[in-house]
Amino acid sequence: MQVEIYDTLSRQRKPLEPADNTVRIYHCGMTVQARPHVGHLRGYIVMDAFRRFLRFKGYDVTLVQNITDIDDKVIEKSRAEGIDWRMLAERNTKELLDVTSALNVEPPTVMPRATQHIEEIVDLVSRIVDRGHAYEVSGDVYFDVRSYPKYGKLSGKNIDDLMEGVRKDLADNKRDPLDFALWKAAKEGEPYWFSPWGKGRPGWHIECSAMSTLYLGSGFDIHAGGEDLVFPHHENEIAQYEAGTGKPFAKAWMHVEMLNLQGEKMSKSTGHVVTARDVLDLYDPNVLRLFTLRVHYRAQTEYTMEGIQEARSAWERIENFLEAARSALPDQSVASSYPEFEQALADDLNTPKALGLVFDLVREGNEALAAGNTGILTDVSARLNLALGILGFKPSDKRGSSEELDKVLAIVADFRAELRSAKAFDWADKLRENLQKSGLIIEDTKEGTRIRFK
RNA sequence: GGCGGCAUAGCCAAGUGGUAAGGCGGCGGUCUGCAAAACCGCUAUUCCUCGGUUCGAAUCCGGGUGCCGCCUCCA
Repeated sequence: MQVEIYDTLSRQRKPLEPADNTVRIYHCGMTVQARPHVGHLRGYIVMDAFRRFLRFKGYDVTLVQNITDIDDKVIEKSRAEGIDWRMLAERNTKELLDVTSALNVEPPTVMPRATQHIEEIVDLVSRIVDRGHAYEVSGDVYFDVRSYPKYGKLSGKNIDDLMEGVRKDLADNKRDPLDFALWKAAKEGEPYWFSPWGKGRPGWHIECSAMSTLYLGSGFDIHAGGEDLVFPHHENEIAQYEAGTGKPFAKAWMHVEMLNLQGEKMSKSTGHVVTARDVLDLYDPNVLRLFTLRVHYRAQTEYTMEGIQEARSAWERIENFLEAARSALPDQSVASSYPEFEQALADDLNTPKALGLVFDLVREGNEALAAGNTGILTDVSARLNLALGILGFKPSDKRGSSEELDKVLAIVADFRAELRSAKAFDWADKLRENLQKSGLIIEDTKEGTRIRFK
């Protein structure tokens, strides 16, 4: 089956057709001016599932994900905190790596930092200048928007409409208010690198054009990122690269919609956020993954406690089955295909539909478990293992694997069973209550008393 | 003001022409000493509204209404 993804540029679904067996993807990462929040994680989780699916379909995937570690805000915030800008950038980068790792998001193939690619950036800016699409004014270099007729093709905007809402002040050096900076001259005390235009630093959009094509070549398969980057960030990336080189930039554009908070977009610049750390301190990473994947990536959705709680209950349903299946069927396997499930993901990464199938499997599996039908249970478990793996879930065996603990738990379970057969229900219930306070659930099943971790 | 998107049960959410997936919650039942887990049944004759196209529309077209995003740093 053909994998299709909705392409923002052509405004239609497009089959994925890499030139060779490798799918080349550039995913706009963070500008590390602030701590990562749950909104960021949505994009990372979606891309992680997509990448795992592509690999399952037999593709190699090269995923490049940038860290933009220098820009106005990085400088500004480090000053406000009274620390070196590099320290701020490094701290936020590390936090991003920590939370994504905790979420079982695979690291990108390459994670280029803007500050480590100044040479490529300067080179690209020079080419743009040479081709007459950019100009220098006292150390700043601006892209000449009017020189590129296709400007606006990604976001569907036209230059004259944009002029209406443009802010007129600030950019005194620009010839046209819509022009944007490719290179910024360093003011006193600001970090700088040497360039043909003097000491300065890259503008905000240029690093992505330079680094994506450095690692993926021009005309790479997919450029991905948050919906809020469509304009101006991605629009500018296309304009500067294509105007500067005459070569095509990215073949398709994939945008992940916003995660809102109380009806508004989560945004680090306004502090209207829930940090990634806060959520992961409270919930199993799988819960956040389920919360994310239960909504299609191109639909806006709301971050709420109710939503997270719902995802938690749903995840527990999956885990309960997994645990029961594991004890009934110690030798688990992973299916090699599950066509219906694959079809759902091939269809513009329809994870909600795919999850629907997951829950169908859970019900079938529970039925098989109750009926003692090992054949069906084996088949269902294998398909479920495949599906959960592709979506990037990592069920944890919460029970510590120490033999000592197992022995103690077995003794406790037996004790509860004995109390019950002696009709000492008060004591049996007291035991259950106390264990529950420590996060241990006692279940009296036909096969005997079991203890599981919540 | 310009551009784009969305409106499906109490809540979340799939479904782009053939007669409403799935999850959470609730109610009733089975099992249980009681629970928990699980299973079974019920919980949208209907998809914001009005009109149109069609044998047939949640799905296509047009008019309303409401919400969100972008147009400024943002995933």
